[in-house]
Amino acid sequence: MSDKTTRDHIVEAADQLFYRQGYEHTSFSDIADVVQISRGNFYYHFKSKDEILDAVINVRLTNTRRMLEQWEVDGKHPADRIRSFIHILIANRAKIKRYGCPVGTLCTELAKLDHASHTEANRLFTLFRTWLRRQFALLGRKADADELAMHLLARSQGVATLANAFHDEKFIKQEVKQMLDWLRSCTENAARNAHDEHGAD
Amino acid sequence: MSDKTTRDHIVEAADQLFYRQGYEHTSFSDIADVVQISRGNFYYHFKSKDEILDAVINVRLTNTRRMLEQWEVDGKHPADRIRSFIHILIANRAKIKRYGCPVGTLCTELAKLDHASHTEANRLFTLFRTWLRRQFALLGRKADADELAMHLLARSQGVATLANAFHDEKFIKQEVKQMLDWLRSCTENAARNAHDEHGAD
DNA sequence: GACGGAATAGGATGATTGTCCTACCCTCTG
DNA sequence: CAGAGGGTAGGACAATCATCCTATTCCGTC
Repeated sequence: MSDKTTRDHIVEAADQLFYRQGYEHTSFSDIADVVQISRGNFYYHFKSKDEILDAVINVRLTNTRRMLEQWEVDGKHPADRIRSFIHILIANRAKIKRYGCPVGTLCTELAKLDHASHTEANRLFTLFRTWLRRQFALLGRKADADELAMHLLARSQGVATLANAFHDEKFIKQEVKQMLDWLRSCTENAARNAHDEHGAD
Repeated sequence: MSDKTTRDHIVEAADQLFYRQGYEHTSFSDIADVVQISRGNFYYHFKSKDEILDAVINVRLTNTRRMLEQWEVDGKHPADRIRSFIHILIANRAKIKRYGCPVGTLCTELAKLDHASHTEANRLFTLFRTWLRRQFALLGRKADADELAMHLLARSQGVATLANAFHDEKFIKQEVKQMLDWLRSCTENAARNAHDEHGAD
């Protein structure tokens, strides 16, 4: 806690501000105000604003990776793990309502800015995508695992975008319920498919 | 065509640039370069950059309204009209891949900027929402018409966001197919519900 | 052809931006 | 106590931004 370096504080503050205000709209002064540091002194820790962005993306990548790994420890059944993913929408619903999805909004902004780190930011999406794909494959949906992963990812993005636009938390809960139903039907299909395959052999 | 005023040209160029680069990242110089007009001369036509944004939003609102009305003329059956909506994703897939959804990305950006016109931009979403709600109601799904409208809107948003992030047009087609299947199941449910209600009376 | 107002050009302005520079202040080590 | 070096403060810098101002051009009317 107290052994956090100034660099860590900068990254942490930037992370929050990039999420709430967007990357471009966040200035060094904004970050300086939060960290209580001189504006010109950033350059002892970072060579440029872009480098702060890269640090923020890396922190998010690390945290996300850790979270996904933890879910694989916690949930024995892949369906439980996927439910953990869906549940992010519920857990973060207040922030999503105010600022949207941290991953989606960042990637969208960087795409519009044609920013060099756009590729790096997209790795956050890829992280979720490959993880979900693995879970669906374990669920017995090996053939269309990636399709299902992308589908779920897209629905989460859509829910976040609209919850943010309409300032509506209830919509999140409503859609989450449907996503859980959909997941259930996925596992049923998987079970039936597995059974059919077995019977055909 | 040729009777377009300078003002129209400014709005048109701003519309394109706001979509491709985002509102904040688009400067007066950018627009001036496209319209071939002096930078300082904008203020004869608009009081501020915000006023250009409002003009752009109003143009989009008008065009969208016109499009939706046209669909109600073209498609006699509400399901056909909803299919027209879904088909936007196909028709605009190249642009969506590059720049995302014009409505979603603008609303997301203005939300982060805490911009005054955020409310105005959201009316674009509301336009689609109420139109879709009406179509679903006509389809016999009066009770959950708004829920279905929001669901379809969210899925479209998610598709656009991911297609943009992953630069993937095929994903759009893939999801559109699923959305059409989903729509079909909606009408079947509606028919069954109507039948049940009738039978219960 | 002269006038007037609409439309435009292009530079000035002040604020803000990311970036850089240099002087300072701690806190160790010898 | 002297020196060194990591860390910091705060101003200077050029660039860019939205905005404003004024001189000029265009065009229709008398």
